Amino acid sequence: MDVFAALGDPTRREVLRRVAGGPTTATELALQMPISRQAVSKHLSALDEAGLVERTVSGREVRYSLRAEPLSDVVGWVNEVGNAWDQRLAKLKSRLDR
Amino acid sequence: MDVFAALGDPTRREVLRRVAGGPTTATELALQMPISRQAVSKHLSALDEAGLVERTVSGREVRYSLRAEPLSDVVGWVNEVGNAWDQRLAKLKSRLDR
DNA sequence: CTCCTTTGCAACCGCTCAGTTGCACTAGAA
DNA sequence: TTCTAGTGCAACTGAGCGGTTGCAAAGGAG
Repeated sequence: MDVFAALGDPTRREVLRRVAGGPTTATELALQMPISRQAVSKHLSALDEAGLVERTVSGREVRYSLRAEPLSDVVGWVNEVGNAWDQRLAKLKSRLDR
Repeated sequence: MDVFAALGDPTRREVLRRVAGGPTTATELALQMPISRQAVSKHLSALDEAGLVERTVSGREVRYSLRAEPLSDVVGWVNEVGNAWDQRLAKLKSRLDR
């Protein structure tokens, strides 16, 4: 699953937000949220696949922490599209000025 | 459909990217892409619902143009999560320095 | 008016996805 | 070793989504 798709689900964004508050486990997150541990685990797997989260096995528990790098890809894409649009507006404006 | 979900689908991102290159219609886009006009139209409806696109009826054709404002929400959310993480790292670092 | 083009609406199909439940496995505690 | 807590795996369900097809409606061109 790519980064955009991973951020597409609201619950998954909430999970990522909580992970950003500090490394946690699926069980801990499930206690704070109205879904089962398995559901949280699936979301964490998706986030892991997207590279947004890092697994750290510590004994019998798995701790997840944020990996912020892929988020810059999102900002990059948004800027790309936004800039294309702005440049188009600028061109249109200069044409109108002539 | 919210902005994140709207950007979740690759085809829809491609549609938005092309719209950013200049206002177009569903029919024009369908000619450049390997999907039907109806599929493009559905994507444009989703983008419209997310506020990412503006409908302009001109006679019997409907022209879509980019609305970049909601994109700032995306960047805002990403920064929010990223900053929370960075601050946590900074706190951790200062604690280690002490 | 007549024909063609562009669009919208609705039904349908296939697939993916979010979520739950049940079970097996493993590592730490007593 | 025995019990318990934390995960993972697999199957299942329901719903939503991407995409197609068919048809009706409405505006422009002749």
